[in-house]
Amino acid sequence: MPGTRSRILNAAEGLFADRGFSATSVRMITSRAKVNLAAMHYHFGSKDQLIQELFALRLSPLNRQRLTLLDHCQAGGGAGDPSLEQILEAFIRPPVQLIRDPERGGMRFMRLLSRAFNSPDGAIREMIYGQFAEVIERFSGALGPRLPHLSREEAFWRFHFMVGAMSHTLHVIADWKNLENLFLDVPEPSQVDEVVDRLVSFLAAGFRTPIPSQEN
Amino acid sequence: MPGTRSRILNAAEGLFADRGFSATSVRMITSRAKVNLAAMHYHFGSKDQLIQELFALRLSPLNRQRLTLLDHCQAGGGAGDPSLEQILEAFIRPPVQLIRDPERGGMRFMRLLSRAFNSPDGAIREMIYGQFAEVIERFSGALGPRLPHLSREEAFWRFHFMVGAMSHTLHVIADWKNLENLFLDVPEPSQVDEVVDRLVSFLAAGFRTPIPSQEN
DNA sequence: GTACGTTTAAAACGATTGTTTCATTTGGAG
DNA sequence: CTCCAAATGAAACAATCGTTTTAAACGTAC
Repeated sequence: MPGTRSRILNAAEGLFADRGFSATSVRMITSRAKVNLAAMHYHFGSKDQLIQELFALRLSPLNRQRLTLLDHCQAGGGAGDPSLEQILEAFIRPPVQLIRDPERGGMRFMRLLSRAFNSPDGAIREMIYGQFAEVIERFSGALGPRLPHLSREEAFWRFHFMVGAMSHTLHVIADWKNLENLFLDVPEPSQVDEVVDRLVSFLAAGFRTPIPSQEN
Repeated sequence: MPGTRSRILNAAEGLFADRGFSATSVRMITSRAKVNLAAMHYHFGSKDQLIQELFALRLSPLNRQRLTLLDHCQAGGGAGDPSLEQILEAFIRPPVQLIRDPERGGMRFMRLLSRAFNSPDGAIREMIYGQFAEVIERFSGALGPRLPHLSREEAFWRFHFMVGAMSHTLHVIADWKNLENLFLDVPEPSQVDEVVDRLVSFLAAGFRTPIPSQEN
């Protein structure tokens, strides 16, 4: 039986992922963790600080992995700069691997993350974006030289197209069970690595296509 | 001064968009609408039914417009089937137009919609997906013949890539003000129609690219 | 054994939640 | 005028919320 602290974190992660932040009460958390109500405030001070600590714990390894991968493919090979596909993969592969690793939260944390991204609570969103700031900067910088045919505006928007496609795809993978109840004709779950390949080549083609002519 | 009913709907839309569903109390709504607390239950019965009615009111014109556009470009021209770009535009243009029409909720409703999509409340998500069921079916059907080079699985994933890129883009446009506080170097707001063109050509290129070779 | 950080148990805090009730008032249609 | 639906005002409902408090127990290190 793990310590009280980690039992609280674990129970909170599951409940937040399933029911959202404001719909999850401290009493639900401590009850699922089989822990006294006061123990939560003893260890974390407040519900908000619990949330903060939860994300810092999970998010920082993920983004460190992305940056390491980017370092590798930038310094690596020696055969010139990394390809567009390599950069995209360094961005997309880590969260997909995380999704398969229950030790780091797995699909549960990914559902929680996409919940935090769309949280009404401004403080939560700011904290999340703060955790991603360095990654965004580094990858924008790496993407730039690979997209000389794009204006700054066009690059900005295509970057967001990528973020949207990726985060929604992660959401679909992590929320597969709920999806099956809502759509007919859902194919069997693919190997998640296959999905990365599909997504990378889809996005690379999008990034490479010339700017649409303004015919208005 | 509009009637009590619509004042409640209007106040609720704004508060839900800003603060989410569970963080918005009935008292906040009736107070902003300058309406008695009891009036809300008198007209809508409960908070949940208020939410339902709000979405049905806003969502059904949007999806009707998408289907009409698809009808037009399918029956139209006479010059064979509609192009991939025409189909994508029929899907993407209506919500972008809605975003500019304050009469139909504008950016406020779009923020609310993206909140509902990621709502922890399963009932809300089911209701939303129900409103989109017909659109999803029609557009999948129209897209199929345009993508003969794709397997059913590949088409399924690329459809989700599109949905993700689009919904995230709408979110970015509708939530621009909050975005400016979080990122540096945000370009001036583009004309939203330009963004549609950018998105359509990005996605079309992605859809057309051949299936990635499985080199594992 | 003493001391200290951890954990429990139980109760209470004030505040807010969605909802209901009831008496009253308003305002236009027959 | 009469009637009836719409709307108001105010109060109360039971429930739940995050948080705090106080007391007692536990386990381990010195």
